[in-house]
Amino acid sequence: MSITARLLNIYGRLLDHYGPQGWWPAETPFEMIVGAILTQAVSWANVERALSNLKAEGILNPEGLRRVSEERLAELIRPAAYYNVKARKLKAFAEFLYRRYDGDLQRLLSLEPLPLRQELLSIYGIGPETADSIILYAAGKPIFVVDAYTCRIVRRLELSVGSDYRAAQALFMDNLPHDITLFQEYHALLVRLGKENCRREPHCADCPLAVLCPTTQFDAGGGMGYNIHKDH
DNA sequence: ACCCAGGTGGCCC
DNA sequence: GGGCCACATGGG
Repeated sequence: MSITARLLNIYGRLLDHYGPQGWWPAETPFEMIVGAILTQAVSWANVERALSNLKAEGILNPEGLRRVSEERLAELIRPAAYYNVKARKLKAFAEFLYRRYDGDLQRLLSLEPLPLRQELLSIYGIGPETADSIILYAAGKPIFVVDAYTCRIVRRLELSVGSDYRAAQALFMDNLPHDITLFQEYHALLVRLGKENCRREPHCADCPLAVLCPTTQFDAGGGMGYNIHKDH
């Protein structure tokens, strides 16, 4: 079975099991970007409170973020954790947007994927995953987003030699059609899989990928099934 | 009282 | 260029 067929097989199983996820949950590209920064290493439920606070304050837009003080911003996003560094990150993005694009988000997002990625990575607080998320979900351009779940799944299913960010991204992008909806749904489904299965007991009782895990029979611990997300 | 969330930047070697 | 660490709230 080719890599492409395996990746599509996995996608089909996840889609059948969970259904379309409809990511990213945001009303505007700007809200998507703010949410992407706020959700770094934090559960989405916490991010929603912070976003709600920003909306209520009327500053969930480039001009609002530019004008609010970093201290006030930190208070508003407190539920999203790491609020001091994240306030700095949000201010850094807003300042970047005005300094380089006159506050025009669409102009930034209209860059080609690679130049856009370079621009985003130059901003304080935007690393590979956040940059790729913005490209895929805010700019709507085909780049594959990799997160911790994705790396673990690639590793557990032995889908490629390496399982770091670059290897995982290359795996999907070199072996799948560059289709926006496919990439958007695939990443969302991998996250959904991770959320549902990562630490629940019993491991993988209903994991839609259990049958694909090559090392199931070697799993020590007495036959409670196998969790592809659990590292040894 | 733990453990961990849809990471990133700063150090250190 | 990889391996730690700080950052910090809320839910299980």
